[in-house]
Amino acid sequence: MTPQLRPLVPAFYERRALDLAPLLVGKILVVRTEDGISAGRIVETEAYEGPEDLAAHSAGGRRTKRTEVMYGPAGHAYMFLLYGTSWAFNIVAATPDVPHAVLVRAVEPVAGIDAMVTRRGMAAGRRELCNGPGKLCKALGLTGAHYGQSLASDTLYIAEGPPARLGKSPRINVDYAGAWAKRAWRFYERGNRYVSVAPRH
DNA sequence: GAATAGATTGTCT
DNA sequence: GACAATCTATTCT
Repeated sequence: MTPQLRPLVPAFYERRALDLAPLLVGKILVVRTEDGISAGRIVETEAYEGPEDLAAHSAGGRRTKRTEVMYGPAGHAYMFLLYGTSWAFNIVAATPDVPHAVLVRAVEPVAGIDAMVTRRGMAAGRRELCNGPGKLCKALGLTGAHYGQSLASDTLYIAEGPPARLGKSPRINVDYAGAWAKRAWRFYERGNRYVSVAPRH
């Protein structure tokens, strides 16, 4: 199963987050760092659609230094720090001035696993290697330095991958968003053991 | 396996 | 000064 490691065209990302999120499940995320190339197959995503979506950082049209990249063109990386310790990786969707983004919550290790294991400081073969937003960033070497970086770059891109059988559920840890938290805007590959939170189908 | 609490820092009010 | 789209170790059943 050698996937075609060719970046998706920029136009691929120019759709609303709710449409883009399910399409990204099954794709291959490739990151090149000084340690070499690491790649993971995306198995879990969430859609965030500001300004209406109260769970999004761009809720209510909030536009700050942190959310600025979401108001730009699609196909760029939106990185943010969680709880002081974890970075999260998002893909900007839609068109300029429409602050949509897709959060990548989990990937399945595909290549460069040695480098991932080193960065994570744990034994290989553990499903905990990158089954969460912060974990996959650490495993792939993604940090705030990647903020705003284009996915049409040779150090960071997403390529076509084997299709996935999709499931969906409400998003994780956005209880503060009221009715928006109940929407099934989280997408994952059914049966994949690298999905962060086991779906209760 | 499930539940709980502490960690730790950039960004915003 | 408070908070956050989380992670980890610890403490239970």
